[in-house]
Amino acid sequence: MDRRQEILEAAAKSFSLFGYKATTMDQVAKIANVGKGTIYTFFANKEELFHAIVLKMIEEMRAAADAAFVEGASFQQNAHARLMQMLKFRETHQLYAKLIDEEKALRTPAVSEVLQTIEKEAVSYIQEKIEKAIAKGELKPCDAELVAYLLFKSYLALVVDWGKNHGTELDEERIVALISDTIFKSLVI
Amino acid sequence: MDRRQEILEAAAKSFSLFGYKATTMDQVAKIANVGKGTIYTFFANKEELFHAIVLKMIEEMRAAADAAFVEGASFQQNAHARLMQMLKFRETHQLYAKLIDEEKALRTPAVSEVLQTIEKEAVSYIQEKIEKAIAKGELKPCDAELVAYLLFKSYLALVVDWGKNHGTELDEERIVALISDTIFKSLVI
DNA sequence: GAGTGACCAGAAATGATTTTTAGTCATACG
DNA sequence: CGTATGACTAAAAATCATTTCTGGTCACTC
Repeated sequence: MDRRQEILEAAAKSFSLFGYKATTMDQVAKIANVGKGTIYTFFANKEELFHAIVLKMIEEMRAAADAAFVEGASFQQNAHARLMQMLKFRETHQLYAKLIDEEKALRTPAVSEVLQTIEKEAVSYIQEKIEKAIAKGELKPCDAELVAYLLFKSYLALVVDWGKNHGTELDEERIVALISDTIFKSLVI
Repeated sequence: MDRRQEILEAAAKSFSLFGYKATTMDQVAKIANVGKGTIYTFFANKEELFHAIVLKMIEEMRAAADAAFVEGASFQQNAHARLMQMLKFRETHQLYAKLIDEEKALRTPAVSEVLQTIEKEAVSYIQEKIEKAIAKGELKPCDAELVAYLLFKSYLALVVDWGKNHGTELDEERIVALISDTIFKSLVI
């Protein structure tokens, strides 16, 4: 049993269960069955340990989004599936959900930072896909960074924000209809 | 001099200068040169007084947006001008700016509520314009509520949020180009 | 009868005191 | 040796008793 690995697993468990602030280094050490000092031979401080965990989560998110890909489906359909997958992650993935709660309730700065990082990562991911699609001739050339940003923010607004004000969730078909009518209209070749 | 009017002016001044929480009823009474009890003959409580002030501000915002209208310009151009005007209001209008600060720093519930109301009002305003344009045959029929929501959130993201992550403001031409390429593409007749 | 400000109860600020916790390092151990 | 450890520390955070503030009322005034 790799000590570093034990620590990572213990930290992942604790951060997922209690969030960033409520996770203490003593607790991680206890769960991992190591002395507290040992943690500091692998990670400079609590925040770096946290970052390592979050990085792993980002990998999982990319993997989940990639898994939504369907060979032969249109770029639009795949982009939709990927975006929905990433947004579902906010509720599905225990750590992600916990961090969102903590951000709302506590405003822990380390958490706010990390959540921004995750969003940036999601936008980069979309941007990548757009650029590849342009290279393959599936999409017209466009400002990929901007379009990725607009797409992500639009999905966030329609899938996540809408429900908060209007009480009732927006159903997926209406979203697809709207987005493919508008944003995608000019992109698809 | 109308006592009610004096109170409204005093309250507007104080809320704009100090925000909701830091404005005390004693202070409003002093500025308005009335006894504190007098305020309560016109307004049931602090929150209702606040609402009255905010309602006035919403009127001003609509008026500012209407003032951006140019006879003969395309719907798209006018919608852009109107949205930009409303978003500028966040920095321009002292009360609006103050409330945004207070929301970020204090999370005063009354302020969060009111800010949501203002956003809803802005979306309704856009929705109105879209519906009129559809009736006039300037736009294709569409789900006006959804499109208004998407438009507003997109502008908010591009004009307000973008700068926060990327450091540098997004310039207006790029925004126009993107939005007219995407969202408007399918709407305009 | 409209207007007022002293008054009150509950909320919030203050600050002294205690507890918790991230990070260190002298020591034990293999 | 060098790696792991947990007692230790300084600083941050929680707690709590006390004081101050503030929204709202109402007996009184003019």
